[in-house]
Amino acid sequence: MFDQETGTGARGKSDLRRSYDDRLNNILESATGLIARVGYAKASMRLVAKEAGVSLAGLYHYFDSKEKMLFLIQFRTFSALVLTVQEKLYGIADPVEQLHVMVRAHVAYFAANMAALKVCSHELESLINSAYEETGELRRDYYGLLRAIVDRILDARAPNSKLDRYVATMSLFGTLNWLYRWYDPKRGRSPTTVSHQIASQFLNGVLGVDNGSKQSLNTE
Amino acid sequence: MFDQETGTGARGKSDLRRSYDDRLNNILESATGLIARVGYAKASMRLVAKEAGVSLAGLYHYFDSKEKMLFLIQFRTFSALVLTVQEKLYGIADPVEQLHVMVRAHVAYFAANMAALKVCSHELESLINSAYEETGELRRDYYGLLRAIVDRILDARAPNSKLDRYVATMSLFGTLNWLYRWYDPKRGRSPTTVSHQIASQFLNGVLGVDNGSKQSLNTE
DNA sequence: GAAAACCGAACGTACGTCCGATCGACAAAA
DNA sequence: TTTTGTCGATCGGACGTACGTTCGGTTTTC
Repeated sequence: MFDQETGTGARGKSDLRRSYDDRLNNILESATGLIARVGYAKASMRLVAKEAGVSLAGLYHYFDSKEKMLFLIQFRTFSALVLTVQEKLYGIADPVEQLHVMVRAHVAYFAANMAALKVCSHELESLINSAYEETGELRRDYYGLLRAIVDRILDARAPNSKLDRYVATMSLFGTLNWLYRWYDPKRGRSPTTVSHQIASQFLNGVLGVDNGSKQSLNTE
Repeated sequence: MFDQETGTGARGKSDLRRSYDDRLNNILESATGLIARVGYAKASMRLVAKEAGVSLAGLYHYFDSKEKMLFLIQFRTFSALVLTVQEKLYGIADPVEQLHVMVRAHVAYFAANMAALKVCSHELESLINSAYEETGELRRDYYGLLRAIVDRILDARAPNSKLDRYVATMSLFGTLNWLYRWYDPKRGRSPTTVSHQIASQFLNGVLGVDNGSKQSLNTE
């Protein structure tokens, strides 16, 4: 079940493939925007069809159910996000810089794909059973990336900290996944500025925290 | 429009009123649990009726549409949250302690009302137009509470900070509103522990941050 | 001319809401 | 004390609509 093409595999006979893929991407993009705007449940296939300029029946040439459409959107978005972050992380050794890079990459990806990331953040539970678990793998990968960075930072700079690293990691995820509710890069704040502040706050937060090995509120 | 009783006004003729209110609370509680579990769109009135032990038509004796039902849930939950926080804040002068108190109150309220807060966090946009704006007033109140605390903290302890206070406040809201995705107080971590770490991280985050007036990463 | 892309129209279902009737408690009238 | 009347609470059943999906056929592409 749920073995429909996800678009991440390479494939030959490129000419026919090209136009099919282009059209699919096109439709998925329209659907993504619509779902981000009105929510998955209220984004009827009829509306998706209208938005994409296809007939209702024509949609089913590209995926065989509404849920698989959502799955495709989430799977592709999440795969691309994980990939982008991994690429940007490549070759960076300092864990503190890794954190900055990962947060910056996430915020930048959000700024460039607001609708898609909103759908990923907000419509997680609209996927049921097998589809939910399949994207869950990617989410765990993403969590693992951030958690590993947090571990390296704390091991290196606050090894005796009593800080709960799961809580710390999740608190940052909360900040990042909530972006879609308030942050609009078109309204003044640049992604770089915002990501820098988020990463800095987090770093000082976990390093300066009252964790048993020291105490630091050196303000005045 | 949307002037249906919200349950916050006092009222006489208590005996008849009592049983009506009790039943309403009962139904709303069932509905809240169901919506938290399956989402607003998939929580059909038929399911709500079954869950609450009422007939489908009987539901409409207590609210005149599905949306008003959701509005009641959100309005009551949010009102109670704002009230609780304001009460706990009363008489506390030190802004740093105010922050701890507010975060602790929020997490405690979440732990005691997980379904209701999930519905408030997740189904915000399921309310349209007038209803959305009416709860928006409460959300702005709540933002104002936290923002004022952040302002007092920064004015007192880092007045020259270049920190974007809106971003700082929203990053904390993100952490708090994302709780429903991962935090289960029944699984080990106490609300006190979690809220303490969240508040401490945030405090050290905004006070220790590289903001032009100082720099502090005093770890080894 | 085969295969892929696309479509109009329909099917069955599930939804939110409403109508008319019944039930039950309780107070005024007998 | 019984009867009657009122009104809130509750219900079965229906109405109209919108949904996801499918079928059979047409158009387009190479």
